[in-house]
Formats: sequence, C-alpha cells, structure tokens
Amino acid sequence: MNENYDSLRLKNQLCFPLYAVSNLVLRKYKPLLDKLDLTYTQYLVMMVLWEKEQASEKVLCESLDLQSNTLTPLIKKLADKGYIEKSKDPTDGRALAIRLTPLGKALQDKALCVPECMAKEFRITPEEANTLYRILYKILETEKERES
Amino acid sequence: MNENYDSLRLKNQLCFPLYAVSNLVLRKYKPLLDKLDLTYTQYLVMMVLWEKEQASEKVLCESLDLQSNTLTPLIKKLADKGYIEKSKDPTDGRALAIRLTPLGKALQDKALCVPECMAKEFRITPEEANTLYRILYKILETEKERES
DNA sequence: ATAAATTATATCGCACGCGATATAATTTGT
DNA sequence: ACAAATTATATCGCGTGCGATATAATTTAT
Repeated sequence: MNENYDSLRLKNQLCFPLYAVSNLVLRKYKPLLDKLDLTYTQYLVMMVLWEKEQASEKVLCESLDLQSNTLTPLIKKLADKGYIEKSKDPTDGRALAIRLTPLGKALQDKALCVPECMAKEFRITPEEANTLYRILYKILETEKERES
Repeated sequence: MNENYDSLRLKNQLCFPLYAVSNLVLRKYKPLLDKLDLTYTQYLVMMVLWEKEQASEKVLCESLDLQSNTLTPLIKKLADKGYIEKSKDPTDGRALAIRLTPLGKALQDKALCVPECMAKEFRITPEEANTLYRILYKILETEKERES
C-alpha cells in the first residue's frame, strides 16, 4: 500500500460516512416505527400521503426518488395493513389513485412523537443540521437537472 | 393537514435527503463496480483489506459499522470470487483471518478509476464535500462514544 | 383510424442490512 | 479447575432497492 492508492483509502471516501450514517439513521428509526407497524420506507410513503391525501404511484416514486419495483409491493403491504386503499384513476386507466383510510389518517397523530424522539438522537447543532440538509438537497437537485 | 403536523412534512425531514442521496450514490457506483465484479459493500470490504492486508471479521464489522449477519455471507462471496481467503486465526480459534489473494490485490489497480469517475459525478464544491464529510463523521463518532 | 411509441404499474431475481438467535472458542470468577 | 459469562462467527427471516423485463392503457404520428 503506497500513496498511489490513497484515493482508495476508506478514510478518503465521502461515500462511506454517507452510507454508514444512512444505515445508522435507519437503525434509530426502527424501534420507533415498529410501534406504528411501519418500516422506514413505508413511513416515507405515509408522510407523502399525510400531506397530499391522494397520490398516484408515479407521484410517490417521484417524491421519494424510488421506482415501481420498490413501491408496488410496499404499497400492497400498506393496503394490507389497512392504512391506504388503492383504486383506479378514472381519468387514466393506467394510474393508481392511492388514498389514506381513516386508520391511515389517524396514524398521523401516533407518528407525531417520531420526529420529536429522533431530534434527541443526534447531537449536531441546528446549523450543522441546516448545512447538511442544504448540501444533500443540492446533490439531489443537481441530479434531477441532469436527468432532464 | 394543518401546522400541527409540520414536523411530519417530508420537506422538514433531514433523514429523507440523507436516505435519498445514499441511494443515489449507490446507484452511481453500481455500473463502475460491476466492471470489477463487486457490489458496493464488497468494495468497502476490499478497501479495508487493501489497506490492512489481513483482518478478522470483527475488524471488518467495526471498520464498516456493519454486523456479522451482513458480513459473513458477503465474505463468503468474496472468497468464492477468489478475491480473499479465509483461515482460522491460530491465536484465537473463534476468529477468522481474512487475507487478500493475489487476484484481490491486483484488483486494486483496476479500482483506481472508481474514485476518479465518482468525483466527476457530483457537482458540489470541495468545501461542501469537506463540510459534509466532517458533519457525517461527527455523527458517527458521537454515536460510538454513546455506545461505549 | 390505427400502428408505433410512450407511460404507469407490476413481476422477477439478487444482494444487502438487521433483529433475533445459535454455536463454538476463549476469558472470567471463584 | 471448571462453571458461567463473554466473544467471534454463523444462520434465519423479512423488507427493501434496483436492473431487467413484462403488461396494459394512453398518446403520438402519419
């Protein structure tokens, strides 16, 4: 191992702490979300629906930067749990109209403690949190521009 | 949806851009790593071994913040590909001694282009990259202190 | 009008991550 | 010395993510 390979040292990767922190955050959420019978990704879907009340699968895919091969089975699981219901969009026979059930709507109240609890889990300053947020969204938005 | 639920809006989560960027980065690495017959996590393991030449599974777990249920099968796959070899540590019968094969060592040269290519993928400034790196490692290290 | 292209959703297979648990080897406590 | 506790690795089951591909409905092009 000489300095020619410095670029391959774990400590010189930006991707690794990103990956490790992402895993860490998912582990932290898990016990909280277990109480709501939600996985992390299911929680994200529910967040979109708590805001929008109604959405197609396509809208969920775009909102969460995921694809149908991830969301199709996940939506089925949320429907099986009774949190959402699927129907056909009458204006476009290809599209799903995904809506919250009363049970799914009620879950929002139980979820209010989740952001509260998570805020206590990470000891970074509000400035650091803001900076992190801003840089991460810059990466996401740069990518969206590139795709179009 | 009223302001009482603002904390549950997707845009107010820090976890979501973290998760989305992490997924994005993995997607970006994939075509590059396919050429080396490595997955992303396998690449991380190889990076540790390129630096250390020899490591136990425990060392790999600690280095990558992963557990044996993830790494045991992954190590087996790397061994099946001929990149590493497993033997018993003679000083501790429980531990594995994991070492690079010549093929695994040679792979490092083919991997040199990976950080190069990835650097071009993300249009953030060096300052932003540094800031991101520093905050992410702060989160990881705060967590390690808390565990101990 | 209708064939071709596009779009929205669905299916399949593979490789993780991780909670839970099991097994084998070593260390600790008395 | 030896039973109990700890440690290192392994196994199992589940839920993603995603590349590849399929299917059905809509839009586009001529």
